[in-house]
Amino acid sequence: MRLFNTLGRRCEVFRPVNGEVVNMFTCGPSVYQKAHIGNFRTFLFEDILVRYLEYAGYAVYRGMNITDVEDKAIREAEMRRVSVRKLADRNIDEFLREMRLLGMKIPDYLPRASDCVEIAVEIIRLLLGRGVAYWHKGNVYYDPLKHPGFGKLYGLDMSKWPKKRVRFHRDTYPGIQWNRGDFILWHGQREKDPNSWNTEIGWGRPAWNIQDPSMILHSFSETLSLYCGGIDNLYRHHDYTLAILESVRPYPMARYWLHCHHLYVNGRKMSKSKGTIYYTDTLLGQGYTAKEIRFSLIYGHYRSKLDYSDEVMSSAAGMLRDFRRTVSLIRERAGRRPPPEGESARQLRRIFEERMNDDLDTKGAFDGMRRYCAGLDIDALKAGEAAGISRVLEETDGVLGVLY
RNA sequence: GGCGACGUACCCAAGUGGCAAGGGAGAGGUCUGCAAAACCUUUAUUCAGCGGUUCGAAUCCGCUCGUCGCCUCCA
Repeated sequence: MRLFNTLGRRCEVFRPVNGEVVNMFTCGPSVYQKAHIGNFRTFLFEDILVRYLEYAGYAVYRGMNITDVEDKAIREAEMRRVSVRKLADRNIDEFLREMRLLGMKIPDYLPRASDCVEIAVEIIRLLLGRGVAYWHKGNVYYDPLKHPGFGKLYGLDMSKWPKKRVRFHRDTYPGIQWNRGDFILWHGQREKDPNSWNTEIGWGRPAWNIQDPSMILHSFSETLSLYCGGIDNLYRHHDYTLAILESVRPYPMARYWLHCHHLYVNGRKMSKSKGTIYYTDTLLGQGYTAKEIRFSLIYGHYRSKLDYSDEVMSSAAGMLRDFRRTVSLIRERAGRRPPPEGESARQLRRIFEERMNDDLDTKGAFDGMRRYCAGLDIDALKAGEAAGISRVLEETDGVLGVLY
């Protein structure tokens, strides 16, 4: 199995860090608002990855962070006149419901940033102790120049880093694509501020970029085999996360970094202000099934942008319906005998695995299998042969999750 | 303006050096026949344009044009 590793920018054969279990961590949702189908595209890509690893015989342990405390959540909660905790609770419930609806496995470890504040504080103390981080006006900042190799994921040229101290103190940063300067780790706050914790380093809350390290540190004590997330987080967030974690642990944070590209709508990026945000509800309301929605979001390579439109959706749904019809004809033909895998079944499996092993080409896998099945003379199939094909379809659909 | 991605039929899209997958829509047909569904057939001498490399290019190189993205928040 080959995967495109953002760290190094090339396809590499996947070899997990240990032989027992593939430990992976995926960048989870910010739960200040409802997740849209673009968010779900990324989570679906990760779901396919988990399922395919399991199909290939690996045991997988997946963690996914939930960002529940940050500037945006605080603002949103104020606007809605609810507590940040309550706002997050509601959105998390809804998020998990939709994950299940779209046939996604729920990650094994689903920490909330607000539950890992103690660990964040511990990391900050370590960083302060090592001189990588420092106090400034009640906040704690991280100095990338103190960390050799900073920016290796994105490929930053650190010789262009400003010599003069520049600090970025918001959770998300204004400016050019890369903020060249020190980033915030800890927002010092007034005593008893509602979104503040009383900790060993005083009252405050952890900044966005230290949340993932704290949640990872909580339950993983070795290099992660895989780290995944949306492409947008490659530019700052993931290099920050990596630098923090590698400043406190003597081994690499993750071996393979995978980034999923974005979903567009009608050739444009989804935009709240233009009203082009689509939710699963939007599509369910148009009469599409959850399987059809899942399918339309995985039908495209994860490293390419995927364009959504009404036309694409209806055409994808039609294609899926068509294949499902073929699949049920094959199943009818099969009867109930559980046979050994025949030549045609083996060939179908080969098509699936060959495409999936090539950097998770779900679209190619689906197309290949659909074409192969469409080329079968189903009426001429022996019951045993049909049963073998049917079994492969069921097993591979344990990964794709759109047929049954 | 800086950086980046992309441009394949009416639409979506695979293909990354050796005869241009597939789907949707359209057209024609079969079966029904009030319709629908289903099935079959058909739709790019050509890959944005122009040059170059090569026995051979949609695929590699250069330029031009066009679209989109990031540099605001974002999976």
